[in-house]
Amino acid sequence: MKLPGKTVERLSEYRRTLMGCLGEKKNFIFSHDLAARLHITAVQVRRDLMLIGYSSVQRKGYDVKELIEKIGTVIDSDDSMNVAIIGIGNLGRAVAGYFKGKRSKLNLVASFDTDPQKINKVISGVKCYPHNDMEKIMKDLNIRIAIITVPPDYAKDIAEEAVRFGVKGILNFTTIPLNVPSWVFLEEYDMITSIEKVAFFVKENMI
Amino acid sequence: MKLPGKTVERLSEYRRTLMGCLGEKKNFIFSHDLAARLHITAVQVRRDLMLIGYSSVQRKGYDVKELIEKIGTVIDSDDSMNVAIIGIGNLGRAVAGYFKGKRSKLNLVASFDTDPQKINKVISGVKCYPHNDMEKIMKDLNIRIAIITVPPDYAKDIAEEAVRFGVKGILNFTTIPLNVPSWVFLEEYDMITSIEKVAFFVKENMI
DNA sequence: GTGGTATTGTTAATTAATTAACATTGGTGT
DNA sequence: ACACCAATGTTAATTAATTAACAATACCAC
Ligand SMILES: NC(=O)c1ccc[n+]([C@@H]2O[C@H](COP(=O)([O-])OP(=O)(O)OC[C@H]3O[C@@H](n4cnc5c(N)ncnc54)[C@H](O)[C@@H]3O)[C@@H](O)[C@H]2O)c1
Ligand SMILES: NC(=O)c1ccc[n+]([C@@H]2O[C@H](COP(=O)([O-])OP(=O)(O)OC[C@H]3O[C@@H](n4cnc5c(N)ncnc54)[C@H](O)[C@@H]3O)[C@@H](O)[C@H]2O)c1
Repeated sequence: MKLPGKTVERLSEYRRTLMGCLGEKKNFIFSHDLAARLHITAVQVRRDLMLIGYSSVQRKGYDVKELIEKIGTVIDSDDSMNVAIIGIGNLGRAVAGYFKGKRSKLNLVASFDTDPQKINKVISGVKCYPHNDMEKIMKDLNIRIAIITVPPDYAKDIAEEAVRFGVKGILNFTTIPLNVPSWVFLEEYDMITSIEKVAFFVKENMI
Repeated sequence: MKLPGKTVERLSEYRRTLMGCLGEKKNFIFSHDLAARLHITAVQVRRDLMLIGYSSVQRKGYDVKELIEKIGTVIDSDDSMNVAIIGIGNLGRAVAGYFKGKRSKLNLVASFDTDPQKINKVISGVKCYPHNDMEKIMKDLNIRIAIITVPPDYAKDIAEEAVRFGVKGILNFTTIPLNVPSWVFLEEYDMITSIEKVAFFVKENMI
């Protein structure tokens, strides 16, 4: 199914919000309620759901459980997809921590590092392999997604290796942008940008 | 100066890229070169720079040092702005680590936590204060920006406190969206969204 | 010097994303 | 039963963001 990236992002957010609803025993939710929780408009929610072809039980709002499943059929892969974190430092551990105990189609199956203190240990719930074994492990475990959290200087090489070893998607948290072949999906996020953006608008608001 | 958020983000990225150029003794750069490093188009670069009123020395490209300064006058505050991290766990430490040793208008001056193991220690280069002292410290140190990295359940309360204690901008890394008064600038980032987005496009590319 | 060229700044056009508008629907209260 | 209402799905309009187009400019080679 062809969807704008922005819509995919929101679908992911909808699902997480909906899971929260289940927790609070809320089994139906209106578009404007879901929208308010995410600081967006109800129209946007309805439009996104239209795109994935979901229809509600009229007048009762969306069936939370059903919608969670529907979103799953759209954004999740059919069978599970294996993920690795490269560089299990502070950021890497934070990301790993998120996966711990979660059941989803995304499985964090390995991390890689060069630090002898870390390799061959289980860190934040995932085994850390030596960087030297990346080729073997990535191929053996059929890793499709790499999350890169090594120091910036190593990022370029790591990304090239990951691609060479079969990775099809990269999430780069490093401060330097990467180049990958067109068949590899690359998403980059640099927190510094966010911090500076906040600072800018705080400054502007104060003037 | 009124600028679109997207442009502000890119300006921050331009500056970081330009600093990298200085490192490699590159004192002039063409729009298309800068663009290529960030996976965007040259037109976009030129357009952004037009918005901030920067002009190059024709035919030689942009003067790197000069442009860095120009961007600074636009996006930085005149005097420095104080920042705190709330919740100095894995993610909090990762963010703190970034500030360490950096000289900029943004000063990380405090972190807060509830964990007795952490409070009153210096962690990742910043002193950790007990959560109970937040009011006093935030007011004393004139903290304007809070980066929230506490466990999700606490995020709402923490944000309310931060606002009450004078914070004007919040960067929320928690999985749950926050609500803040209109005069507080809120930026939210949820890595799970990015991960799921990558997974989606990897799946689509494989079909 | 002059012609050719690469690069810029800027306006106009295009494309993407969001929002508004509204007919439709099924439940609710009387 | 029937009128009303609240909420949806969808098309159309609006707004935001990006890209294309191109005249202007300064350098370089000759
Ligand atoms: N780790 C990820 O990849 C990831 C992804 C998305 C969101 N997040 C979110 O980021 C946040 C932090 O993640 P983490 O991995 O660093 O968790 P963590 O448990 O390592 O750190 C949380 C820290 O907050 C402190 N804390 C708890 N209550 C507090 C309070 N009331 N005031 C001040 N400090 C308090 C804890 O003592 C701890 O040090 C969580 O909300 C998590 O959901 C993390
Ligand atoms: N901390 C932040 O807020 C922040 C912000 C923006 C970007 N980043 C980027 O995130 C990355 C990680 O940050 P961090 O704070 O977790 O750093 P960190 O130093 O804590 O972790 C880096 C880890 O990578 C490992 N490593 C080094 N070389 C490696 C290699 N060749 N192969 C595998 N592993 C290797 C190190 O042993 C270490 O465990 C850095 O690139 C940093 O610039 C961080």
